[in-house]
Amino acid sequence: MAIPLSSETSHTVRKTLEFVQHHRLARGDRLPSERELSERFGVARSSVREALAVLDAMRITERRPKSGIYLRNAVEDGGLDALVLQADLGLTFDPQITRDVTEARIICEEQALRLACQRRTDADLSKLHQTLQAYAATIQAGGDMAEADVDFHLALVAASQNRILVRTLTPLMLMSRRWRQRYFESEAIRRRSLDDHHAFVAAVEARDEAAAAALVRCHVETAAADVRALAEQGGTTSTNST
Amino acid sequence: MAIPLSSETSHTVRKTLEFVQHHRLARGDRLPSERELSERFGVARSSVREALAVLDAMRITERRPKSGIYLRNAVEDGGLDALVLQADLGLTFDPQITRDVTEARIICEEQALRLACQRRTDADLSKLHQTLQAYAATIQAGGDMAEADVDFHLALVAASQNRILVRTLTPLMLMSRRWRQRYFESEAIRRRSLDDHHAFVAAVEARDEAAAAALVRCHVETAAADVRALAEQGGTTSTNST
DNA sequence: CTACCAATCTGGTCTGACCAGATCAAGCAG
DNA sequence: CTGCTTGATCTGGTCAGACCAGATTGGTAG
Repeated sequence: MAIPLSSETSHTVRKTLEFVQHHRLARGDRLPSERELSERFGVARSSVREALAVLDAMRITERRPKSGIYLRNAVEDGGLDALVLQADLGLTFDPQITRDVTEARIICEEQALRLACQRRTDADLSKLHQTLQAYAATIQAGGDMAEADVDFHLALVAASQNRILVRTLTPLMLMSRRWRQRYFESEAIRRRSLDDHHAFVAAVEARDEAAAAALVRCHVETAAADVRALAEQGGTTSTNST
Repeated sequence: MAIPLSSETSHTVRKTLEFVQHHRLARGDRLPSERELSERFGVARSSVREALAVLDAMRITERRPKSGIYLRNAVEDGGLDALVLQADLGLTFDPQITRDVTEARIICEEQALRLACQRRTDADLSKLHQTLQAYAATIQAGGDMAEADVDFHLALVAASQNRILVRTLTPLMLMSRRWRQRYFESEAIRRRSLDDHHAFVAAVEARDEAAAAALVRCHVETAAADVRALAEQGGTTSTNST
């Protein structure tokens, strides 16, 4: 599960976003001209333009002919992928958005799990057990828990046999990924999380909709609360450029 | 409510997609080289490259260095916006996807309406009445019903005060927009639809969650069934390139 | 102080060039 | 005839430089 960013052009895209981040630009602010950016990044103007075309399509920037390049606001100006990208780069940390994401996640994931209980196949089940093992292995190996977590939850949703739900939830998962990096540093949380995941699989296996739905609400809400607690305790490290 | 496509570069993006459509290219097929596309479209190669950067970011195409440009499959390869774009251009008409979209819409919209009943403000309410009037006016004027319908439903969801839900539902609405063009040709359906919308607003105004939830299921499912009936009766006009 | 004009800056577009792999066909050696 | 090598050709990736048409800006002439 990686942030979808074209590998070409991606370098300049990242550089541009880092520029925005570093200079703490906000909605409506103007970026340097294409020529200056190309000079600054050490690439040709055409390369900058390709990156800007992507950022434009994502509604992160807006190019006004004869005027300049301006920052949009990913939340209001559309482009879910843009939001994900910004979240992943730590560009946005609006508490309201995190609440909204959690709420939307619970809504979609609960219903997805209900469908999964109805429709899951044996193949889904073995895939789930496999992902669960990978999750446990990641804990053992000290790997990227947030990534493994996203993989597991998406595998769970995939059992609903609804590809649109998977795709709807993917950005929501990815968006919260970064917020949960620190969350998984706690040994206790990692263990509890593993137990929860086992319970998820058991519920889907037993086709127990009520249990699955209750689990989702509890699991996601608890996690969100913990993240909030961490954020308050540790202070908000990220700034909000929106 | 328009398909989000950068106005620059958009011409070439559309041309490229039309090429794919016209030549009935499928997943994995190779497009002509950048040089040939630029010749074919009558634009410079740099312009083609900007368009391809966007299509790449949307996961519609894949550029393999030293090899060529290949078509991806928007459903499997990610990029919800890509799906919307393809749906809007009539590039995909997978019955399974339409079912998935309808299902996801009901899930998200029902819960969004429940939240809207809880949280709607007076401002939301007047916005809703206003959108409703615009909807009625569109019927009178014989305007684009599908567009007005998207606007109304998004206004409804916006009353949930959850911006992520709005953004999650936007592509789902847009995706079905094209499928509903013919749907709204029927006078009876237009009238029934208007009645439904009035009922939606009334439920949200009265904060009647149960009524709102029931309405969503009925409204969306009936509409989906009607669209399916139309598709079967009139035959599938679109082809599926996935 | 005002009005006007020219230099300058912007994004939008095009041309043409070079690079480095990949591909493939021709030709040579066996 | 077979098999390997080799070179022409094609690919996307990148760059430099040019022109255009508006918008902005600054200074100058009235």
